[in-house]
Amino acid sequence: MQDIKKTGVLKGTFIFSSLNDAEIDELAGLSFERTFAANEFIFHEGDAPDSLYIIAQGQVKVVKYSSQGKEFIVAFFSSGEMFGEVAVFQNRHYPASVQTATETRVLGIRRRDFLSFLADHPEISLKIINVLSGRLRDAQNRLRDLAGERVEQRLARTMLMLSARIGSALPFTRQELADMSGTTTETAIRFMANLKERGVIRSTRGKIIILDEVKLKLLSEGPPQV
Amino acid sequence: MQDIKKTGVLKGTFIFSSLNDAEIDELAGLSFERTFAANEFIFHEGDAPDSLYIIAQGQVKVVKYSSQGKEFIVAFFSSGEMFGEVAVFQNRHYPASVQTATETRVLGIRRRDFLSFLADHPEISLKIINVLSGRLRDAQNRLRDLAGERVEQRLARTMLMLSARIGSALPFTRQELADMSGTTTETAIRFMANLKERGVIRSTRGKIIILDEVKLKLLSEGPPQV
DNA sequence: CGCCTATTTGAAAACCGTCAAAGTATGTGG
DNA sequence: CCACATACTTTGACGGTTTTCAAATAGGCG
Repeated sequence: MQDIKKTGVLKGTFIFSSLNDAEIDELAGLSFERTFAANEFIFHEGDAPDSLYIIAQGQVKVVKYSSQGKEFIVAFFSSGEMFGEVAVFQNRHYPASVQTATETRVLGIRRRDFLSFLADHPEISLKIINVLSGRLRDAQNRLRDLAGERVEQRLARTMLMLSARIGSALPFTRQELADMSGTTTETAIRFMANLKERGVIRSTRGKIIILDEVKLKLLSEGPPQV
Repeated sequence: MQDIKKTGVLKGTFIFSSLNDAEIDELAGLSFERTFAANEFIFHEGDAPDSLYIIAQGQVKVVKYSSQGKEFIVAFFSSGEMFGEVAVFQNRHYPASVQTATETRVLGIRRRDFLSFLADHPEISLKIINVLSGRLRDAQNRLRDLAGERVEQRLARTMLMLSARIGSALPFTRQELADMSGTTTETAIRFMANLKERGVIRSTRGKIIILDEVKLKLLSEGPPQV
């Protein structure tokens, strides 16, 4: 019964969707299941690279902390997405911590098991290269934003990036948005209040709904060139 | 004669060093050679993903521009390193521009040629996954720094990262250092003047030499916790 | 020697973070 | 069902870090 569920989860991922039933079964056999409550840590930055994980249900945030303890959200992942893979492939400690946002069920696959599976299924490598390429592209865009854009543009871009992935209803608090954009809660609030006045967004506690994506896009481009 | 050189270049890369002579020859046959003067662009952000490149000789910088035209240096690469691969694997436009820093000779491999070579040599995929993982790790560290650290720490960390890769003599101007750290030339100069006074670095025009890496590391950790 | 680029310095101001305090949803336990 | 705790949101004032602008100096290459 559990195995049936596992195979369904694996089939639903971008990376493994191309495998046939026998291969999915094999992979499911290698995996183990774990469940976490909301706000639990699945692993911490610096831990040994034991396993990589695939989200069966729920959401997690990937976080790093500055030298002063300020949190920065590197990424948000939900069902069907993989995390912890960078550490596994390089056999080095995890580069970030992963914390659940809601109650979350994950499939874990141990490092050695996954690497040997990968050796037998080279087409999966190409999928992984694709996923990593996309993440690198995102990371470089965010680097450029953090280095060169003002807070307003960064916040607008963060919201646009999120809405492109999960739709116009963003289930995030202002603090989370700030932690993704490299600013503070207060600054995020001030900016959001501004957007609300102008009818660009609507919001309730812990949720932001984008009403006018066009205006938001204009804002993300910066002030009209002088 | 040219082909001999090509094979030597390919053998000298992390990614292809494990191939045997016949395989190297095959790959060399697929590649083409191009030479650029200093400060020429090899491709621009947004160009179609024609080829990926390997540096035979010279150095390049990977740059992106903010909405206000400010330059941000995503990475520096030198002999034996690969660039343009993200676009090739995803078959999407290049995510950044690449400009030579010195006179540079590169080997290019066309997208289709490389993908078919990769299909026949799955072990290379694992190497590429390793390279991409490392770059992702770096990018995430820099994101955390840009989001959470002060300019002084960012500059110190940039210098430490560079010195770990290329040694304690850094062939960069203050402007380049600023463009890697997400700050301005003037701010970088002020900080460097400070470091010079304290004997942490020595510098001539366009070059910085780290004298006291321990002090620099302390600085990169931020002010002593109060 | 002259030009171009890199480095330097100073002053003013903008942006944004910090601190403090209060109001407002949401859920929990009694 | 209400009271309370908790977390999220809001607002204001202040100040510091960093950018911006301007102008001058100095190093290296042709």
